[in-house]
Amino acid sequence: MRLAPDELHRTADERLRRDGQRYTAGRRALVQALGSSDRPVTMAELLDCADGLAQSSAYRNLAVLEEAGVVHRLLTGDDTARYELAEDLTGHHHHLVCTRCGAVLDVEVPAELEAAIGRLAASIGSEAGFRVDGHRLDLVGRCGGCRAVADA
Amino acid sequence: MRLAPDELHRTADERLRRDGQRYTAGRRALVQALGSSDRPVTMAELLDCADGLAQSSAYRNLAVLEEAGVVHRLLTGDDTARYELAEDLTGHHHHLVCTRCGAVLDVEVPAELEAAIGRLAASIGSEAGFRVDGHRLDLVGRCGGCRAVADA
DNA sequence: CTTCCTGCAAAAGTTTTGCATTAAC
DNA sequence: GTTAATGCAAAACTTTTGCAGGAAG
Repeated sequence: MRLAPDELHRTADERLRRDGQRYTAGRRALVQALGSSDRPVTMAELLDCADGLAQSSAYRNLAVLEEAGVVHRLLTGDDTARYELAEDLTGHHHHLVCTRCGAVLDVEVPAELEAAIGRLAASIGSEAGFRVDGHRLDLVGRCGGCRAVADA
Repeated sequence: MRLAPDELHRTADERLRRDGQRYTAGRRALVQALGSSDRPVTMAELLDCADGLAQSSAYRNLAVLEEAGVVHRLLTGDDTARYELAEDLTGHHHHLVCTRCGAVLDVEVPAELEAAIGRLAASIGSEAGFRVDGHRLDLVGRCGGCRAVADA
């Protein structure tokens, strides 16, 4: 499920307005960059695309976009945050994470497994007094380029 | 699967020695603290237990312990790392994560689901050129205390 | 007596904030 | 006009590192 670009921008605009926020050029550039990537991207990558946008504005805008439900921030282990579009804009998916170089790839898993995880989440959550709203599944290992490389 | 405390310390000692490292009082205190918690703990919590240990030493020791395969460092979303014993010392498990207060709880999931995830990981990994070594599953939501609280 | 560990203080890296200016509506 | 967004610089925060002294084997 990938939205058409204009659909994406229209939705982002809508959700920001709902929060009393404006869909400015800088925000548009961030959404554009996120929408054209097939994996979560780092701040450095975003700043390359969102030409001229100050880093502080990028952080602020990403926070606003996350608050509005357009963007999702994630930590995958290499201590630098990555950003992707919110799940309802990209479709539910999970991540392959390389423990050596930090690369992150999107993957989809069979609906059947998703359903099993969902059922589990509900039952485990209620046992622990949690209201479970979702889940994250990361498959961690070594990417193609890092498979051959020794560690130390 | 929870090791007896003496078994735990013996194993930690062994693994450090294998790396040419010593199992000092400070390291022992960290392992002790991790071993007596039923969930991943933050640096602040560790420093409370490991009485008098300098923060820099704690970070260094945790890195050494991770390298030796005794400790595992994880990021759950609230930007401060948490630490737990390595999986083979605690048993494979996953986490319930509260998106409001950051609380993290250990949970175990049925072997059947683990097996399904494992099979999936292998097949998805090979498709993407990854060698998948393991997986993380976080169930995210609101803990008991935060369920009632409104957001803004 | 050699190697490793420790604490302190300083540095590094990422993310956040204050403030004056500019742009959106 | 009024409110919100931007850029810059400075601050905050977590984590890492340099170095001199101390402990372990």
